[in-house]
Amino acid sequence: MMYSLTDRSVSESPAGEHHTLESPARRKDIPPQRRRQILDAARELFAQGGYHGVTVEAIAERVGVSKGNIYWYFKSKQEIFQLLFDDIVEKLFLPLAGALEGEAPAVEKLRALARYTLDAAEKEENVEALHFMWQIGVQPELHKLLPSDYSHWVSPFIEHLTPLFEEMGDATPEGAAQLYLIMLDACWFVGALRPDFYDREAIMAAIEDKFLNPGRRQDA
Amino acid sequence: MMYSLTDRSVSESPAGEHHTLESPARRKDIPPQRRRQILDAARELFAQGGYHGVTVEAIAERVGVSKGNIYWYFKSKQEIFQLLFDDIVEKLFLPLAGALEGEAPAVEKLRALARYTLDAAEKEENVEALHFMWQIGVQPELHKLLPSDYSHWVSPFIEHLTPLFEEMGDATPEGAAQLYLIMLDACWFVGALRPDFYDREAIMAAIEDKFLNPGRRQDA
Amino acid sequence: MMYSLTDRSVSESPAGEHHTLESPARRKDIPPQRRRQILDAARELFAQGGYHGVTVEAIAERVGVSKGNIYWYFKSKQEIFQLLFDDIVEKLFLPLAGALEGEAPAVEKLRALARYTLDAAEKEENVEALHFMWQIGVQPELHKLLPSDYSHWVSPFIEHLTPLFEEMGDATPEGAAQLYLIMLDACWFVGALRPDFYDREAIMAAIEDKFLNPGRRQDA
Amino acid sequence: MMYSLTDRSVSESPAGEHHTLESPARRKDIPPQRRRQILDAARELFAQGGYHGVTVEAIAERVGVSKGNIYWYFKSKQEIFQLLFDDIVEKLFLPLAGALEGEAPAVEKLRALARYTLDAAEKEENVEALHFMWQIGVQPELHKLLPSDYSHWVSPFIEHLTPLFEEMGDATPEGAAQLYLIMLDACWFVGALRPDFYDREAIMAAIEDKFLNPGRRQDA
DNA sequence: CATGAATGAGGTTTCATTCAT
DNA sequence: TATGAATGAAACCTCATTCAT
Repeated sequence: MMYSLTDRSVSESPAGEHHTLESPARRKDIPPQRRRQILDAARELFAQGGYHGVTVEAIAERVGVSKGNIYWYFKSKQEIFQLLFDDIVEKLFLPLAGALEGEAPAVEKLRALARYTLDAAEKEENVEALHFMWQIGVQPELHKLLPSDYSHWVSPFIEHLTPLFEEMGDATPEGAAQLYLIMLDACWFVGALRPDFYDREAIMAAIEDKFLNPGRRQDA
Repeated sequence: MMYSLTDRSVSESPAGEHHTLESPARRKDIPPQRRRQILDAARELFAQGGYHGVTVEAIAERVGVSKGNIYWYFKSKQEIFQLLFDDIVEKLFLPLAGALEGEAPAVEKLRALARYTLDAAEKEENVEALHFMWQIGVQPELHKLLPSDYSHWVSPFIEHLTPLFEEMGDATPEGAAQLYLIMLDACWFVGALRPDFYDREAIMAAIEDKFLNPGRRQDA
Repeated sequence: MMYSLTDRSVSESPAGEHHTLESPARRKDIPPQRRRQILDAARELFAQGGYHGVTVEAIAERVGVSKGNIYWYFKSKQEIFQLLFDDIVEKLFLPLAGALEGEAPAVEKLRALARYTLDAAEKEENVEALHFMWQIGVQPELHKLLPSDYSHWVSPFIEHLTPLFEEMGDATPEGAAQLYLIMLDACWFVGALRPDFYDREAIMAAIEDKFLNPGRRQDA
Repeated sequence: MMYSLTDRSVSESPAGEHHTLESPARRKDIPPQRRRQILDAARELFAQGGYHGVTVEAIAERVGVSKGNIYWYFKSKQEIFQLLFDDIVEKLFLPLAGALEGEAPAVEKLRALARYTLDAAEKEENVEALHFMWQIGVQPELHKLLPSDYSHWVSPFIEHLTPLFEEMGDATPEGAAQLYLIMLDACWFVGALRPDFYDREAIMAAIEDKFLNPGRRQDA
């Protein structure tokens, strides 16, 4: 079975109802600006310290409100965490999946995927988000806190990539697909955590040379 | 400046004395069996839940001893964490660095590095260790708990790899070095966290094809 | 060197910042009522059981609040102890020192000192405070917990008293000064700990007769 | 009612049986040298840190034995404390009481009492013992741990002293008696805790001058 | 006698959460 | 909305005591 990559089914969580970022359950809606501030602060802190390493007090302090106030906007620390997760999936993962759809030739799709990934890794605003996601990827215990199945979001990609490498005449299409994904994944990681030895141009060139240069075999 | 990769300077920690795994402060040594049990249980749990997600009580329970007994063998939760870190660095990172030393040709060294990495990723016993290390990589806050500087162990590799790709006549040696490292790093990650879509042979074949096949350029 | 007896330098503690009784770090100020209750309860208990003999739980119980709530008002058990110490020094020791200043004749100063001391020993509210201070005087280990040097508060007195006895023409001024101080000290002790055999009038009469009766020598 | 000062009824404690210092219950008896070492170490430590401020581990460490071994010689920390109390009462308080018995004139008895007290305050070996006793005097909570009633040992003195001052023709015999006792008490305190401003000769001279010089009135 | 090991109660402190105002 | 205050569970750690060897 092959999942659609852009099918948005996060919200039908088995863990029960949880709200979108912008429309709280208990409130009218117009000035939920404070809501955003809290979520932003929480993302920053979670990215650095992990779920258990961050206290509600710390989030409140960073926003500049009282601890109690947090609970007017969100019903628990866990809910904040879930909302952030969903938000990031939507903003970061879904567009990425979009790069693979459409009618472009395989090499273009793969190139677009790489470009999108490397671009995202560099944007200041994404660094925290990526950090955040790695926390979750790395701590299976946290999956219990999440509204949707984490692996649900990663698995499908591999199935989409293999045919593309086949189409390109790659000698080892399945391995290439895995490696490609792993590599892009890791580029995010490295871009986020160790920007000092992350050189976008050099890496993109290497990717072009090693994965996206269909000519090299023809030259032989 | 280029660090030696096998220089074992972890123990000269700025955080002060901490003991090696086998010669604790309070124990003579003959049956350090219980000690091992505790460390093993702790590694398992830390790998799943992260430092803050694991309680000393949980560790004790898994070993089947009382909470207080843990403190007979270790002076704090943090000490356990540090000892595990050092142990893993020694058992996993140092041998990896060893693969790059000696007089073999560049391609052999790079192949050895990849083989060692992929092998390690598969060994059941390493999975937890890798999990554990990613926790730390991903939570900068935890670095404060560690006896030695975390980045100290990762940075030097990049400097060692570039000349090897140059020696191989690679078109983009620096980018290749970065990519190679990132990719192997990520193989560990994927092997540990998502063994379901980790196919060692396919990946190794792709690596051979894309990074270690010097012939393709000569053919052109 | 002779310290000024009323120089208030307690707060410039080497142990770092700690707040006065009335202006804590976390509290605005209006109803510091609970704060006072806690401090009062703590003083009572410390006076009976000593620092290590009293648990935070016990303090909370006596006030009728939860253990956790104590930590909303104070950051640690030790801080409570320090604040009590400072408070008592200010309320009990400093006024005592004040009795020795000014231009009155020696005999008046000494009499005032004795009166103040005996009065203080009788006031119900001071009993605990004196108890409290003796705990500290008697347990050198506790000095480490204190914000200022304990002996700093006692030593200077002796130097102030000797000249007064000289001025009175006492036959053994230095011994008298020591004895006088020791005696008053002990009056506090006895008044606090063994009120059953503490007779203020009898003692004051004896003090007048033995220390403050300059006429007896002139009669000779 | 007037207690006899030398009546040795400590051991008939209401708290139940407890053994003398030299003859343990569970052991033959010959080499209870280790017992002494433990008691000595305990006294030293208790004198500094109070009952609750000292751990059995600390006592064991100072003696150089294992914690468990302490429990071969004594059945509990409390028992050690009790034994030390009894020992000190016997060695320090009882001889003091002895000074008041016999047929000597009042002034000689009072002088002997003062001499004994001041001597005891100076002997190195008594400093800890006095420290120890003050701990107890100052922490009413500890009285519960003791085998006999603490006040039992102090109260009788006052009744013995008043007649002596009467016999001397003192103007305020009861006050004098109280003050005398208080003062000597405090001399111990000061001698033990603040030896720096304790000058035995000066104090003894002042005592002679103020309390024991019956001639001054005759001079008048 | 002596020790290393183990236990469990209890100590200090933290923290998610609630609630009155 | 927002806060200060309060709670109670649970976290880390200590320590008196026991026990097998």
